[in-house]
Amino acid sequence: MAPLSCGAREHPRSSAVTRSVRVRFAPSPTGMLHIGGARTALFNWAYARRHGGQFLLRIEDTDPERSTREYERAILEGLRWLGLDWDEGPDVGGPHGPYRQSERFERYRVVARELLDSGRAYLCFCSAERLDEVRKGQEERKERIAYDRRCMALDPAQAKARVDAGEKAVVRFKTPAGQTRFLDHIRGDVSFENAEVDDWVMLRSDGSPTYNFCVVVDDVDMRISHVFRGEEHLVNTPKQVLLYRALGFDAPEFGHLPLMLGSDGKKLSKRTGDTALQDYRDAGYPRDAVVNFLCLQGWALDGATEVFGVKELVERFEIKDVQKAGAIFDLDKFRWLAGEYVRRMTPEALSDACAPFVVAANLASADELAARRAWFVEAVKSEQARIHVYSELPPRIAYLFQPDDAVVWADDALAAVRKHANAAQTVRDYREWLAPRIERGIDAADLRESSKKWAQEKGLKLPAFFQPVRLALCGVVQGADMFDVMALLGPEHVLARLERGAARLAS
RNA sequence: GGCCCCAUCGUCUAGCCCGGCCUAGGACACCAGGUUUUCAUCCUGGCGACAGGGGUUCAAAUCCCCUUGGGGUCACCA
Repeated sequence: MAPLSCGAREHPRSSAVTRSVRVRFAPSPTGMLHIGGARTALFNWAYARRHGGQFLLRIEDTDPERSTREYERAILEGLRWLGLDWDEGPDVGGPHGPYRQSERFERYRVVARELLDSGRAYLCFCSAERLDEVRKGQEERKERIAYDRRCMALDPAQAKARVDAGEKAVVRFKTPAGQTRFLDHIRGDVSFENAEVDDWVMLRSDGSPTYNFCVVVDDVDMRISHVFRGEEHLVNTPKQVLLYRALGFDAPEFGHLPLMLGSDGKKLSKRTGDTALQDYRDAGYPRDAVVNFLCLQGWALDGATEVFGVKELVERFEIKDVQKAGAIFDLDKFRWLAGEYVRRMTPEALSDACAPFVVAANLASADELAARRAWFVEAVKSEQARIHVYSELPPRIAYLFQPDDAVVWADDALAAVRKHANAAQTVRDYREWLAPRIERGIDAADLRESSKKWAQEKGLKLPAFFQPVRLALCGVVQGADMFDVMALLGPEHVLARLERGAARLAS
């Protein structure tokens, strides 16, 4: 049988899609959904939606030690949060299930038996100790590190008898001679010498299957047409292609996505930043900003448009347009993009999104915020231009929730105010002037004009007026429009804070 | 170290596959200026890259080769 794509020279095109598109995302539930995994899922999903195909979810939980249902739930929840939906999966079922590898072990055993019977695989009785020795020797001699095939020479019938008698053995794939090449939709023609491919383990001595084996069996059973995954899997591909061939199937088409890298240029790890999607969700990155940013890691809509959504992604996504080189995760740009989304939201929507963060910061209860919704929306509006992620809001509006006699003054703010002569007197005078004017409520626009005029008539430079007053009201000297702040605070609190502030400045 | 992949501003990228329109475009960051009571937003401008070397060609960021650099991977993990 000829290698699937041998001789094909040109870069694969979208027109190469001849069979129905079925792609999958196959996470291992051994941790939270990784941000890179989220992008892999997003691109697979986009490809399916773009080509009218199916997107399926498969749980790779062959390692019982590390896999948990908790993580599985969290991963599904993360994908849903991103707005991805799947046509087949462990929760929704489908015609090619089960979609959890732990529920497919019998299937793997059957396939392994077939491979053993057809001579494409063999039993290996080598102990872990011997394997270590072999490896060590190869390392010392600077040889290629691989199984030395000692058990390949065993008579299959005798080997089977030993296993039947209870002896432990693994099943190894018998890598044929030759060369394996495949067409990668992102990288083009990729080839490996089979001599470089190890006789890898398909079934462990306890009968459980390994990753490369399950993936192929499942992808065949689930009629997967395209496999788009991270570049770290590129070296697994020849093993898998060879297995497809041994099984008598055509391999699917591949596409290896560039890695998402940390600031150190290495594969994103916990060392270099938050790697779990959940971390960004917890920090209050808008959902659509996360999706948008993930798109930008390795792909571009048109080279000019930075802010766009899934609609544009699905309309324009081409796997061949994905960048080959790894992308360093740029938190600055991510934050900027999040800010773009925050700014485009309606104040009402932003308030709803921020409310849980305000509650979590213990500024107010959810009920309190709901009861004063109009007010809260105004408070959020006052900071909308200043925040990038939801969690940045609470500290910025904390002053609104503090008691009038316990407004926290920032050190640098106090220092700035101290530079103005008679700051305490200014606050006192302003309070006196202000009191009768806000008895019936605060009109921010009106007050803005009249207060500036008052300051000018008093011969005060504007900062000498604004900074002390703002310090008394908010505890800082920069931030939202001061008259909007006063409207938010209300006459009583404004007057109380000005009085306290003047006294505190005088002492 | 073996094998595989990759290489455009500090970063994300457009252009590359199908050489000329590229005195290489956009965005983030940074710097400067404007707007603002301040901060932020917003607006204007600036800085800044085809890793190096050979080919091929009338012409190369674009095609080929080498070097260098970076990454991935070398499990009875996935």
